Amino acid sequence: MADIKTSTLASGSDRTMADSGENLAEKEALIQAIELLFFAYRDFVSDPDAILEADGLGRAHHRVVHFVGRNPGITVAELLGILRITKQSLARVLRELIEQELIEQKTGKRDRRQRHLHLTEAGTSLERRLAVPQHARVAKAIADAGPEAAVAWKKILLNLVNEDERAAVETLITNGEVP
Amino acid sequence: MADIKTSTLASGSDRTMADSGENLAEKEALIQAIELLFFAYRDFVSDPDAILEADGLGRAHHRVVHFVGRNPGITVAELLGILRITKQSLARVLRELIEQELIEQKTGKRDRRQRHLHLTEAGTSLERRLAVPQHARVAKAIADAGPEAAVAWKKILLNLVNEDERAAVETLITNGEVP
DNA sequence: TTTTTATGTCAGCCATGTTGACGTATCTTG
DNA sequence: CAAGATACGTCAACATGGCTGACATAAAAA
Repeated sequence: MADIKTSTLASGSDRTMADSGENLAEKEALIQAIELLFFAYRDFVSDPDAILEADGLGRAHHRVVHFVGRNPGITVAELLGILRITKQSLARVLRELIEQELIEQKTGKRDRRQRHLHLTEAGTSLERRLAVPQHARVAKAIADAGPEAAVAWKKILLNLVNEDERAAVETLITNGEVP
Repeated sequence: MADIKTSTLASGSDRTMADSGENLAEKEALIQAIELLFFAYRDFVSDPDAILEADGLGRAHHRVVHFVGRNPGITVAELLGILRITKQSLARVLRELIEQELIEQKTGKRDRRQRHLHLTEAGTSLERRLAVPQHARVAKAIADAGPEAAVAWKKILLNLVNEDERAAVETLITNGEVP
């Protein structure tokens, strides 16, 4: 009899009760995963944040410098698509970066309305300085978790992205064209 | 001669040159992981954000409601330790939540200076509404990546946390006392 | 009794997001 | 070619959620 009860609980069939023990444990694990994501993300951005503060810049500038560095010649519209902020928000950040000669704009040859963005030398150097500690943190986190872990980790991260945007994110990060 | 050069590059030994092919591939993988974390986190918070907006609340309120719900009776000082914001920032958010009767304070019995925070019924209901889509997203992301993936995922996330705080984070998320 | 601690509060500043309106150059299309 | 659509920029006003500094109160601890 005890066997029947146990196997019923474990099998997951015939679940009319509010919560089985299994469900509770799953939910608990889920909450832990969510809280971990919160704490991990916080520390993940903390290294660049500290560097940026010394330069009088913010997280927003980091994001722009990162994606421009990674996609040289990206247009303003494409960058807006990645960052998902309004052009007015981007304009402010971009203006500061251009004033400080960290980013430069080149008028498009095929379409002269477009502005293609590039890092200057100083911009490249800033990008590197921001990347170093962040890369170190992530590389160590992955390495310490074992080599197979990286694959699973990426799979879950991609699954967290809205389903209809996963393909675009994938081509973007693999450095295909900006979708 | 060509062989010597190639094997030197591939073996990773004697690395006086700037970058080997292996290093480049690793770095590329690292950047992808970092960008994925950015996109994943953005969508991860988007569901609650949409709900909160309708209630005239923000992300900051969500965090408070979450951690109070998860740690009933938590004190203000403990909550500050988790959120890592100033008491003035927390006070503003907390005041609104108390005014809207989503959170209530109870004076400590052992130490009457302390305020122990609890969700009201309305607060609990809000917490659930915010949690539902977020739980669904994460649960599906993990499930679709295979059952072993969850372990790797948590391991890496914990490794991303500052080393000297990992123990505290672990006891916190496993619902031991608030460290 | 004095000092420290837990909490609250006022006032002002900053970074980064938002909406709405408008302007200009350039490409595209009827 | 003229008209409309597109890419980008800009001004103004506002919201959110951080921050610092200063000060207040009640209660615990020394």
